[in-house]
Amino acid sequence: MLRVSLPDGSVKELPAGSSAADLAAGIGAGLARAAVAAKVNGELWDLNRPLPPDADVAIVTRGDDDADALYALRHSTAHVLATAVRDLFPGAGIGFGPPIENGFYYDFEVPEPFTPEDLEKIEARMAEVVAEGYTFDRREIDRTEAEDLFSDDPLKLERLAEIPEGETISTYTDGPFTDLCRGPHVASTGEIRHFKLLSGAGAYWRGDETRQMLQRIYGTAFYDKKSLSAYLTQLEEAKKRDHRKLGQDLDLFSFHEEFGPGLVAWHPKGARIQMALRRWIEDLLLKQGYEFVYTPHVASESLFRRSGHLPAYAENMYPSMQEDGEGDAFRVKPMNCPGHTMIYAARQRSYRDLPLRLSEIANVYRFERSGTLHGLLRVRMLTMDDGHLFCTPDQVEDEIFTCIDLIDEVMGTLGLEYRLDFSTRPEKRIGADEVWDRAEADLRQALDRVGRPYGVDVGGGAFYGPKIDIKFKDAIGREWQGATIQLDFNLPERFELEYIGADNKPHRPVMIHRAIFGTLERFTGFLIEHFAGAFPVWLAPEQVRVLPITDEQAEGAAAIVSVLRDAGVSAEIDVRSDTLNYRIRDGELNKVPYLLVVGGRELEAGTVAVRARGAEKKQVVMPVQEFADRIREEVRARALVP
RNA sequence: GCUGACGUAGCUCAACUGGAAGAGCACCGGAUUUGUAAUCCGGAGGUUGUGGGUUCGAGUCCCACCGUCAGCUCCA
Repeated sequence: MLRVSLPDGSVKELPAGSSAADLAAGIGAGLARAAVAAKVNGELWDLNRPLPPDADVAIVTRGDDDADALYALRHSTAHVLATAVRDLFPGAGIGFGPPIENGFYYDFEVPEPFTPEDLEKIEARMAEVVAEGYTFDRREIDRTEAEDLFSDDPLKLERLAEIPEGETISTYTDGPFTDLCRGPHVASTGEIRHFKLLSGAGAYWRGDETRQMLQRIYGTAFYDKKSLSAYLTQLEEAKKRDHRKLGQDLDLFSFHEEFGPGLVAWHPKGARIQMALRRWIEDLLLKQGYEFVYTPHVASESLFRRSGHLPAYAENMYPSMQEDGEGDAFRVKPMNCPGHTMIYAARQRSYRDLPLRLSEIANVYRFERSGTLHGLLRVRMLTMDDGHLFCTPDQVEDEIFTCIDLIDEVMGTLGLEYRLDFSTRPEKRIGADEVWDRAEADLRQALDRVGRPYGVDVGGGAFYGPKIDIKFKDAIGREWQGATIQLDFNLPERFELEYIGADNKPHRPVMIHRAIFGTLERFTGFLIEHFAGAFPVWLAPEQVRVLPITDEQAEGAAAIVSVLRDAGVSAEIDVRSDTLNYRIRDGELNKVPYLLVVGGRELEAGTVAVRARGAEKKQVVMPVQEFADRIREEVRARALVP
């Protein structure tokens, strides 16, 4: 007999060798039908795998809102994909095929990349495998048997060799295909009804760019047809929000071969958004006691040698510039930190001066690898809302809290949720391990005091120190990387920064590097996609457009524009001889927050007919001054309207 | 940087197997003066990403380069 504890606290006894499927059947026929897997002592198990003698067991039921159920389904779908590929491309090498956030992928070693037609054929073959309803059969085997089984699969053998001695080696078979796999899987391929292959692309074996490239196929799967179509619709929605497309349509920015890749030209409307963001963050920083500085865009290489950027960061820096026979070569700055240490070191500092908070909203240039560039999200000239906090070791925690406060303020205003990631020392770094030990411990301690849950990104730190990364969620649930807080004991050391303590002796300050938006480029790209181009009025480049109904109201409309501009509102007039309908449509398509329709009635009464974006015919008529006051207040409060 | 796909007017896209570069929108001109999501007529606009090559003939085929896109790697 074996005893299992159920989530409701009850205990059930079952004959030895019983599986979770048996358990579910014992509880009820409905549960048995809905069951797809089981959580056994917190681990996801196959439904039909014999249970251990004493275990906490929860039945995982079919459903697209259950991460475990989806995990098993997608993992199984990946196997079905491999089954189909092996069938259609008999010599294909088999890499990894895990479930991922919104689906799954599988990597194959094939001589030619898969074409879109191949994907169609594979998907059709998968449908046949599904129709066969093969069961997923788990087997636990020993190493020699496994080596024998996968003797023709070098990638699997490599993986096999990494499984530690003593750990269970299991395989799963669905019809003609057997894979080295930990599981779990759904009971049979028949469980997989709603799936789709999405794309194919190259991917390095083990994610290592020195290894061979495999061909990866991405796909997704759901239990419910509606979930699948909702997901596909969401992909379409994401495409519609693409900031590169909206940036073009809304005339915000452009890229040009003449500039080179990754270099943005901000058009007037895009520049207005930049201004709004810049003024906002500058106000917040001033309130927090920051001081603003400016440092040169190019600097002698000796500066970057001393900071450690050369060579630790050299591959991301533009090449050196040297004038014939003229001393040291120069570099364009990829970061502001070395420059800010100069300002710190320009005079003797007292502990009374600390914390010293310096900020520079500055353009820096990074030579990003061409394949990584992506619209505004990855560029080669970036505008950081950069800041460096110089403080005593005792002040580190408080200073990190000031950064978190800023982030809360910014995220709160935008109505965004965020989460934190703790990133530890990377392989390529400067400084002794003991220094890193301390920096990581200190940062972690501060993070624990913040009291929010956080993830850990091992090896994700900056080359000079560990960091906290802020990931926020947009309107359609995607995560973005923006703010970052980095703790640095290395640069103060390298630049021999000091302050005189209360003991009248020199001490080394600690440096915190931080950015709240991250970069204005990426943050703007994020905002465009988050708002789908329909910016709240305080961010909108054109806040109001006044539409006189006929030429007769043109003068009166122009006067209204003047009133609004005097109130600090960015207002335009549309006096084109097109119909009112045409101009309203144009205003809506340009996502102008407020369209003011002005006809004879309004001019006579001193009012405007306010058509708020998206409100269609629910417009209100109000006196010009009232509208001006209202919009001014909305802008002041950075309200998320209209 | 790597693998693959792609590059035709400002934008979105046509142009059968190589056989006279086209449409809609945007833009310009004219008419129209409009009450809540596209008024009508006309016009201009392209050395088909760049440079080579094959061919009687190249947007179409081949090569190189540039750029874009997807993914990998990297990252604000």
